[in-house]
Amino acid sequence: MQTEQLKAVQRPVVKFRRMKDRRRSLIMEAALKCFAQNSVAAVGIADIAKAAKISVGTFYLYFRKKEDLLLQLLDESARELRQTLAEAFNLEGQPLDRFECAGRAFFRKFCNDQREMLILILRESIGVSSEIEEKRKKIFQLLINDITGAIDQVRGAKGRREKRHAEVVAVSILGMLERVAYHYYIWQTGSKDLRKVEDEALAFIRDGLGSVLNRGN
Amino acid sequence: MQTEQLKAVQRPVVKFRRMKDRRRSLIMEAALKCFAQNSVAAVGIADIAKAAKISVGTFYLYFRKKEDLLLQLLDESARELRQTLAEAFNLEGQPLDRFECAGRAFFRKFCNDQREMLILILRESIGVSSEIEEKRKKIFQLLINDITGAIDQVRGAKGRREKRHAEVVAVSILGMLERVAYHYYIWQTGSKDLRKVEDEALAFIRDGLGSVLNRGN
Amino acid sequence: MQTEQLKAVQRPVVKFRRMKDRRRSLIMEAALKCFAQNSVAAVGIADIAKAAKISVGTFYLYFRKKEDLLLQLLDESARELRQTLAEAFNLEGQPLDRFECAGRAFFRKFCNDQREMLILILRESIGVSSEIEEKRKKIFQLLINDITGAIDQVRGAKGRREKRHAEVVAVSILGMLERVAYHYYIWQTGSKDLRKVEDEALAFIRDGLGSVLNRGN
Amino acid sequence: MQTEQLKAVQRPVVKFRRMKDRRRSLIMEAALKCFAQNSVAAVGIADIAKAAKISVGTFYLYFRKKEDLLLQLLDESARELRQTLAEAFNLEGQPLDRFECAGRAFFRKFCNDQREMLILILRESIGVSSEIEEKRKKIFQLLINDITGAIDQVRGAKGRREKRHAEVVAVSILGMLERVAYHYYIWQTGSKDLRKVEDEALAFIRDGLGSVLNRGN
DNA sequence: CATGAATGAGGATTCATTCAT
DNA sequence: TATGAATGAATCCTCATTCAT
Repeated sequence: MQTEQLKAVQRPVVKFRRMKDRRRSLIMEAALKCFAQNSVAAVGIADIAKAAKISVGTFYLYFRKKEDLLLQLLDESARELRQTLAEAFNLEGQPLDRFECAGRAFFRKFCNDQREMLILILRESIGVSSEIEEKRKKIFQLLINDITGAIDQVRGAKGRREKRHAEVVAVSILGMLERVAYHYYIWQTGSKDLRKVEDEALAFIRDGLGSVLNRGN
Repeated sequence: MQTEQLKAVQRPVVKFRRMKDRRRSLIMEAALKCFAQNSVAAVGIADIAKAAKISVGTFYLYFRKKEDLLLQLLDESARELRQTLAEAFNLEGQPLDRFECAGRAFFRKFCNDQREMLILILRESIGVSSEIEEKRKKIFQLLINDITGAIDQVRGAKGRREKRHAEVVAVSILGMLERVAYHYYIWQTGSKDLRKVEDEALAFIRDGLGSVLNRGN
Repeated sequence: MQTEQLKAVQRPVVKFRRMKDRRRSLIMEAALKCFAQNSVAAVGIADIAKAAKISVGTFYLYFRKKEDLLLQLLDESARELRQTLAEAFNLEGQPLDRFECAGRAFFRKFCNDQREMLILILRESIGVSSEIEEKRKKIFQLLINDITGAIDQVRGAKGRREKRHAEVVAVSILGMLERVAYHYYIWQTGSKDLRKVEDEALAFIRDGLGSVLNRGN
Repeated sequence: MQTEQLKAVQRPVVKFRRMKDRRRSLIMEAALKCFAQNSVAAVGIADIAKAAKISVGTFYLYFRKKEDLLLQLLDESARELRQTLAEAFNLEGQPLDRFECAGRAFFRKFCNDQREMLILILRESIGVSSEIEEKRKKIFQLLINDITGAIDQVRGAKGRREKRHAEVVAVSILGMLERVAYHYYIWQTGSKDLRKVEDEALAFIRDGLGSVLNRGN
């Protein structure tokens, strides 16, 4: 009986939390769409509110400032991206295949299914404010650490000796993926045969990486 | 004698042109500094005017809109960058050495001496307006064409058969250079030993490129 | 009971509408005063806002542009003027008396009670922009149509044969009323005995009109 | 010989005066055209200077302020208008014919040949500034005095007893002429048969005036 | 919690006027 | 006298944020 009462008291709180989180998510989704279509600067709070079917005032119940929203969107996008890459990389296989697998996941899963997040990370979060730029810095640092870690892990013990080495390679790979995504997925300049583009890009990485891994041995 | 008179008439005009161009250059320099320090959105016309030691009204004698200034700065930066790359690439040498040479020029000449232009192209010109984004698109297209052309030129006759191929490689190389520059020159994250970073990055490119060029044969 | 509930739901909306309209009217009133005192060009949004005891931003909640406000003020003034004339003309009486009655209403009701609207129509709405001039054109066309219609109505069947005829007379009458109003009510040049001025002006119109109406027979 | 020398000294001054006046006239002509086409507010000093083929600086050698130019243009236009009316009125003929003659001169000479002045007086000089409005007031006062004087002159001795009387009639006539000109010559609304419009308008005036003059007897 | 009207600081742009050459 | 580059005050309008209901 007590349990029942306890539940009766606790549940609303849980529900409330969930409601609040749920609504926050809805706002973020709406905002993400807006940002991907127009541009962070061009999208006003009123636009986001309209897209999320809430009022302007309500927006500020969930986010302190416009920047906060962007910050959280960036966090979420970064988490999503890292997870996509990690999941693909952690599948069984030869070292180089695992990198290729991660690259392929980036193109097929992230660039396609999370196109709006891609745009946010690569385009819309740039030049907004120094706070946002700081967040971008952290995100890229994380990504680079992830990739650096992956290289080191694959190279085995010897990797630890030349950490810098792996980091530059990681930065390079990230840059390649970025610009290929920007060029072919965001701008949609050039070839429409994205499958071939992927293959080429991943082959290029494989060549570079192959050298690095062999040098390690 | 007639020539003398002609000169006497022409000179003031020439002087005038030069004065006007000079002044325009000074404003652009000042603006470039402002944009690199703060952010295009955060820098007002008044800030630029103050930095250039002119009045707000004078700014509008040289540029119709704030956007015009940015457009011209982008053009100039793109020209500078392409020239730097072309000059280095056109020196004598083995194909792969010529690419390495261009890459090195990018880091040593452009990222160092034209740091502000680098920031403008890679960071500040993003998310400003659709017109600016269009210009960015064109600039990157030019850069990619340049690199694609260089690859094809080096690969010889066989290159023409697989044009797409070279383009994706070019996009990849550009992306690598970009992110390495952003990471180590703009953010100055990670190692301070830029010489080693350069070497690693260029080695990575060389490996990838080597494969591509050999495949061509 | 249901009706009660329905009311409870509807009322706020009605109240809201009224509030918004009320506020808009207050701004228009304040602006009309400003415009009549200074001049449309010399009155800034800040002046209007101050006069209406609102902030600049609030102004733009009710009017998209300064010109919109002017357009709406003109519409309202025109409506007021036409109504004043129509009401007076539609009273019982001999044809010529009805015209005189309308003229008298113009002077006594419109020029006195709506002095600011008079100034807006005759002075302040001129030379602002081509859009405003277009609106002025339409307003004067309406007034002339009204008067032309009144003449035709009074002349009976024969009037229809010579429509142009009546129009020129209508334009003339309107011009007379205008300049008399401008001279004696706006500039307040000349006699202060406005009663006599009215009598004279209306007698002049009556003479001209008498001729026209008789010609019709 | 002395006379010769004197001449030699004086002439340049005279020439200079004439040059200066001539140029001032050229500027005024150019400005008048600009004002009639666009609107006083929309025409900048730079536009006038370009139209007059001089520099901005030179403009200020001839006029202290933009307003001065407008003031002088108004003076000239008023002089031209009064002269046109006076000349026509002073021809031989029956009293009523002389008024008709003046009215006809207004339409045919002034509205046609001096269309730009007409626009300046009736449209462009309104709502510019209080100083300009003051000038307009004076001009209209002069015109009304002219017409009042004409009526009195024609009515003979008895006219003097009821001065106000004639003034209101004069104001009315002026108003008619104005609005007919605005409607048919400036806006070019309604009939294109300006001859008939003239006839109608002048007939209307004649009827009103006839009454007034007879009353005087 | 939800609303949306109100706020006002801030930014881009214009243009009459001045002044050094 | 003639020039036209330089000035900067003034104005319109936007939009992130607040707050009374």
